[in-house]
Amino acid sequence: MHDPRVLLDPATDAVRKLSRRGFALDLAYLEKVLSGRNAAIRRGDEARAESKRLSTAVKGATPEERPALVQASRDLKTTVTEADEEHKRHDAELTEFLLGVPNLPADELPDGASDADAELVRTWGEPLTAEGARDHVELGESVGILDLARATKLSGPRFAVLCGRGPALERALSRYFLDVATGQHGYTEFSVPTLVNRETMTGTGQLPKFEQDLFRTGVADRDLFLIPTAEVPLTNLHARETLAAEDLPLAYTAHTPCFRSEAGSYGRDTKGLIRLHEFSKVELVRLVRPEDSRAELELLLGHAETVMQSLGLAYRVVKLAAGDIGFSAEVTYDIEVWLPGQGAYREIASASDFGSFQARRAGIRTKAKDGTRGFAATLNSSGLPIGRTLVALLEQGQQPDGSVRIPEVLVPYCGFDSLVPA
RNA sequence: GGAAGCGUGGCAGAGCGGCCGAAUGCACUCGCCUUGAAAGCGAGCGUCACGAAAGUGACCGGGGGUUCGAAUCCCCCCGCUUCCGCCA
Repeated sequence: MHDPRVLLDPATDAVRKLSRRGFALDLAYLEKVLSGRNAAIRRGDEARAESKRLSTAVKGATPEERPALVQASRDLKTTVTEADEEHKRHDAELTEFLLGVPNLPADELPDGASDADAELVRTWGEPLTAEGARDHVELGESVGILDLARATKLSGPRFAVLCGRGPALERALSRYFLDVATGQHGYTEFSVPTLVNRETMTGTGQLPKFEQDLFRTGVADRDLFLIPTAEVPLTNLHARETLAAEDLPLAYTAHTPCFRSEAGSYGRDTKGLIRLHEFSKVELVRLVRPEDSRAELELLLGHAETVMQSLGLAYRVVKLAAGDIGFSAEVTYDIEVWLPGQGAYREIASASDFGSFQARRAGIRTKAKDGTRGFAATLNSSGLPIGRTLVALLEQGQQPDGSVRIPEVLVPYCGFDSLVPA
């Protein structure tokens, strides 16, 4: 959520910035609601101040003057009530409006609205495709770790069952990712709820605009949502708290299931592990000082890249176009892993700088030693998703003999160094 | 699910319907003292909103109500604690 004054400040250039992501900001409406709200606050405060003075006067009043004072005070109450109601009404309008305004894309982002407009940052490893390379579905079934037909029986499309050495590999990946995050990169691990309330979803920006992307439960008159990523509970851990500025940055990680409705992606990635309603992921979240956020994003991206490199996975990093970044983001890098089976780079991780956009919504404040107050900045990145990493391991690790080589770093975790056809 | 009790500032803990944004202690900040530290002494020390500022207003779990006036009285809700039941 934005500070309305900042949006209205011509120096912010909000209208132009938001137009780059296709959002038309109605500054006149914002101005009208904000000034209406502020005027109502003033009227209410002034009437209340007068009413307080009268109340004090009632005490020392003689019996003769008392009724007049009481009556005057009663009359003022109407003014107060009316002003308060107007204040409330405008406040609700203002909040509703602001909650729907996306974050301002950074100027450094390329123009455009699709992944084709992203800017190539760097490439790591060789995008090799052997003759007759197979995709992960074929490979996964061939080496006996994937059973998509039974998953469909259990839950319908966009679910997966892992079997054979698959579950052990999955477990190895999540443990490895967490060990790197906590051991090498200084993240603190949490175990968090995967069912969260509306307020929490609003804090990170999933609500109110993107309810159709979420799985919702309405059991026993509760109103809870399944998290689409651990970003939601991790970032909101400090919602409505004030953090000591000198304690920042905070670096958090968690391995959780993630649930996405994938509304609007009919027909895309319909087979395999690429796009599921339920998958699991290790997520990295950083709460930092706003002035550090851009540098922190590079650091965070580096953490995700380190894991990719240690697995020996060829990938490239792209900076998303202004019209392609998420609602809450200012800058987003995608890490795209090379998939020989598709002959294409596909998104495996996404690292974003949200500036103070989420912190304002969630009320994550900071206080410096000298008493200066402000909002934190938040960032997150996958670190990494289990399913898509498995896809990449299968496709990049496939051997001419039909087996799949497991990266060395994982062997101590899973206990085998290859998958062989059943 | 049943019963009882409790929700006040970072913590602890006072608070006759007006003099309470709120005593006191601890913690914290600055200073004095000290070779240094502790102790001691002095001063300061909540958040938010409106306002250029002076200042004004709001906030004692949340929301309503009574009253000229509510932390204090009434109602509803939420949370927590303890006991019982149930359960992983």
